[in-house]
Amino acid sequence: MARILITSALPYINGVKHMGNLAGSMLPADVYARAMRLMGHEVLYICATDEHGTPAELAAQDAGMDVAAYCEAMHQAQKDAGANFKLSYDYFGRSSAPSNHALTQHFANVLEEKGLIEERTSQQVYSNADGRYLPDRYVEGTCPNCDFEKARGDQCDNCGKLLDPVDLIDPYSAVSGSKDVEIRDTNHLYLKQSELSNRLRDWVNATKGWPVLASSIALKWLDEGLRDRSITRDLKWGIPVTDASGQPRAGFDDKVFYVWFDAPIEYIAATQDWAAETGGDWENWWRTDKGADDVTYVQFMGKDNVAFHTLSFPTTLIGSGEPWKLVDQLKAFNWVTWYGGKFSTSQKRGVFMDQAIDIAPSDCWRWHLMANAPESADAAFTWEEFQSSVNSDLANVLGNFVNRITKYTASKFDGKVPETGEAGEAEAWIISELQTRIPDLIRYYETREFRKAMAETRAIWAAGNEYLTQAAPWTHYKTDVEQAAIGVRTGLNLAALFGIIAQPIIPDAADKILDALNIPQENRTWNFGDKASIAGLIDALPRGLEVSAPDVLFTKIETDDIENWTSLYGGGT
RNA sequence: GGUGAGGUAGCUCAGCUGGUUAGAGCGCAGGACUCAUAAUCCUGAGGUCGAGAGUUCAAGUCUCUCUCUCACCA
Repeated sequence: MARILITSALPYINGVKHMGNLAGSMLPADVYARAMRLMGHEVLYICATDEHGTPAELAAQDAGMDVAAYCEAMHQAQKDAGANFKLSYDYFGRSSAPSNHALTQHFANVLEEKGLIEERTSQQVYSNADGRYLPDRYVEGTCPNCDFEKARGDQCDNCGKLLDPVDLIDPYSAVSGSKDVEIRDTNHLYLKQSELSNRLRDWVNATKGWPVLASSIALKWLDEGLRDRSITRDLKWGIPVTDASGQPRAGFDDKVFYVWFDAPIEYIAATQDWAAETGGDWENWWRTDKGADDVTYVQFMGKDNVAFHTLSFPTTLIGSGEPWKLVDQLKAFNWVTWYGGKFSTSQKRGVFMDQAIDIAPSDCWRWHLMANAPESADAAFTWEEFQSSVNSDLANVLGNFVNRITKYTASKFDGKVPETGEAGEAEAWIISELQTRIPDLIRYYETREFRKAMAETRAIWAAGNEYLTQAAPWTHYKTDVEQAAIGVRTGLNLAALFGIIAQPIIPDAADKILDALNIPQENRTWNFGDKASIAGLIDALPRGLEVSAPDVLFTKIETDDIENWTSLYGGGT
């Protein structure tokens, strides 16, 4: 049994996340974590809210709240949203936690000792009206290249040229619109990533199993040459910059670490908090000198985060010279798109986790988003596709299978697993199906090919329906009850199996199925074994076991529902 | 602008290091069945694999050019 550390990219604090965020990191990480646990692996799944940075301060300001109180409230809201979607975090932390302050400061100090940090002076735009320094993209003005009047400080949306905010003509604050801005010299700490370039390249080249999306992005950055990166910002809300003695660093009173420096460190700090809360040992997950050398570390993230996870964070870890666990496997996702555009938190476009849970049960979303995961390219979300996933895959193929076999058992076999009947051709056929499909399913989970895993899951469910057609117990019942009995017994065993394989994706429905069939918890794991033991799956239930028909597992989505949602949340024409 | 990813049946997507009649699900058409949430099962019709050129005995699969979409550029 392996030890698997799983992290999903930290959701930013400025609001409940939309379904694209869910589909691109948290949900697949959860599905993977659940599958690995079922296979008997020791899993630790860590996530947290990413709470620092200017957008957090501005969001709090918009909400009329103190930033700390705002983050507290939004952390709870995101924690609740995750719970509603059955995300099985072992720990859901906060990047603003004391543990992360201490660890981030530790890394900065160690990196400085190693000569990888230096103080440099740069020019930043300061807004007198807002009383704050403005990050590049919060400064707007006229593009010096094309005269476009609403160019952002980082890039002109009109001509696409990369800009430096100090070059904008007639700059103004995008926060308040005020033109009362000035350029000030300010000191910041820079992480000398360029010095680690070769070590990073060797490491990336040595990795195996990364999706092309991940390795190509990492190598692209290395090929272009890593630039040294400032890791501090002129902000109040964040992790204070300290010196080696733990005192505020001279000249950095009003500065904090850059959110992208402290956020990934929170993966470790959250594990420390998990350990403190549960009595677990965080070091044997993160320190290769303390037992983490046999850990497989798997990260999940959207494609925008790849560079940070493959280069920036490893720079912090490798540069420290300390024996930290580095990522082994990394799963990067493209975007789920919303009727041609992107989901947008700031523009409130799309469906958000708190709304989605009122629209349909979490299982429906989990299935649809994983069956259509944006693995190889951006994936479009449409209400029609959602309806098709729920109605066809869940209600018709799985839900109806469980319903038809359990109802029939109740009406003709006294609600018990039949005790008689000999296996024949139809049983041999379903066994051969399972003997090829179950190992395939396991392999897809192990390689994190989610669409294929979902397709295989569905194919196994569909094979159950085909089996029932072949076995046709309702036909045999008229002339040969024994022959009907084998079909029913096999069908009930298949229903149990379908619930067992459904657990990582649709945990609620899976539990309903397994509860109705009186499957004890310890028999719900994925110890499928070899071909011989897979053959035994169709006769695993104790004969004579009482079973019941679960309530309707999935309610179908009607066309009226779609029209209603379209008018409420947009989308469509 | 630079870089990366993608453009395969009406829709959403598989197609590994080039090699028999290009696959799946949904949708559609026909049939079967009646245990079941009018569910299920079978069969079938649908594709000049973005465009053009090249390499090769052979290209969706390699090379070049063009074109469209998306993303990243800290």
